[in-house]
Amino acid sequence: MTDASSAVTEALPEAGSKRRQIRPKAERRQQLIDATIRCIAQHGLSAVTMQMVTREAGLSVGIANLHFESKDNLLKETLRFVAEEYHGGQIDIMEGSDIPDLGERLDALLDFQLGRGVTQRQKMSVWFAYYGEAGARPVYQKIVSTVDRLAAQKLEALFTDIICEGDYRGVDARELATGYSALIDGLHLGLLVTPRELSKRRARAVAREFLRRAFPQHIH
Amino acid sequence: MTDASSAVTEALPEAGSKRRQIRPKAERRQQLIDATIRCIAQHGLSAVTMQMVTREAGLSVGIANLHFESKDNLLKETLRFVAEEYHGGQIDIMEGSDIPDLGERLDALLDFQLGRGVTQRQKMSVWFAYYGEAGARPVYQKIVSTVDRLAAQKLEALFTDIICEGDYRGVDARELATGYSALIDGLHLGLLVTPRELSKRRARAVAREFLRRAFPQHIH
DNA sequence: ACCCAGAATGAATGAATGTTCATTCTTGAT
DNA sequence: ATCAAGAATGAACATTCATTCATTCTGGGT
Repeated sequence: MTDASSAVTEALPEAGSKRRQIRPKAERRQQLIDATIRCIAQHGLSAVTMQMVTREAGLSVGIANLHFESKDNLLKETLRFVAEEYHGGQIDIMEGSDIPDLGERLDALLDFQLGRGVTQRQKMSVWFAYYGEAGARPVYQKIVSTVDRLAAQKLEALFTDIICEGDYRGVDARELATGYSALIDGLHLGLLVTPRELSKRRARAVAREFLRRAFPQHIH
Repeated sequence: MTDASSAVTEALPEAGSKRRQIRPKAERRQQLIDATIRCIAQHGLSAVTMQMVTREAGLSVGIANLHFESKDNLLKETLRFVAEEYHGGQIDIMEGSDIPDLGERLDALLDFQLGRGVTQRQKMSVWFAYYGEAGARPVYQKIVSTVDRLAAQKLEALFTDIICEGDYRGVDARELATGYSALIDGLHLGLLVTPRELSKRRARAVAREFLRRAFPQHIH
């Protein structure tokens, strides 16, 4: 009974409950990173403050410096999380043997890169907020470069397999992979900055057309 | 004589000369915008301060609020300048009748978009710094959208002409223009964030390959 | 039932920054 | 030579923000 009632009050952590909760370190870190992502997406990287982030997370201001040493570090770790999530998702699909057909695997990749709902848009905002600062902050460059390189290698390997399977001539896997990655990035930009001009549907059609032009036998 | 000597002391405005200079409004505005561009490229948009910009311009802090009402406005006008310069340059080439051959005009466009030296890199930094904030700032979206739309129309028109001239089949000018624009944006991103992975030479090769695949008769 | 390690809090602090404005200086007209 | 219009200056001000830390509170172990 007493357990049940306390469980009820704790079932709505965001609501009127002002009771202090003690949670493991890893959980709080993730909670703060998630709040940071939402804040960046909504207010922009340059407008994010510690008060804003901790309030969004439903915690006090001091806690951010308890789990991350500084604001700089929190932003760095947030970028690392987003970068690893995005590239990790791509890599899982590309090297995933659960999709044996290479054409279908390409389709799945495209779905992952240009699919999803609002969540994806939030991640996109974060992504480009950091890109914007990357020119002046080597730390950001390094984090992105590291995961980016691995994804690029996997993509090149996939393209190589497809070229081999389809016996395509005059096609350089490396060059094509660079082009496809750039195209996807550019489409993300378009979706973010000019959503009125570029719908998600059209973005997918454009990317698909790029692939179809290169691998006509694999993309229906 | 006296004119000449005074001209000498004024010939080095940045040097030891601490003499106060009065200049027309338009000139000071441009001077401040140029300084802002350099500051954003070097320190990142979120680190730019008014003191930094005015010091870079060799002027006092008060002058920024004299010619622009606020920091927000200075940043807005800087974005507008960069956007108009970049898109204006593209449009000049695309509708320029001084290059009658359509294939050569495409080449000139590509050269403009991926050519140039350090200056271009500075502009790129600024460009993406604003993109990063655009998700949260409708004002930026609007400025970019306006010039972007016009450039997109001109590109589509150019592609339509080329398709007609080359009698290419199964090619949609609008879709191709969207793809090409996105590809260029993505390559810019790559050059900015992972310059080690993507050289300017390779970026041009990738873009050229995209065009060659679509318009084989026009790109050598 | 009691205790204490350490998680969580938030008022206080000091540094940084955008903006103001009284004052100084320049230039062209008279 | 004198003057007024307004361009330019930068010290001062008010605000905002990251960070600190003394204090409070929690939950598992005994």
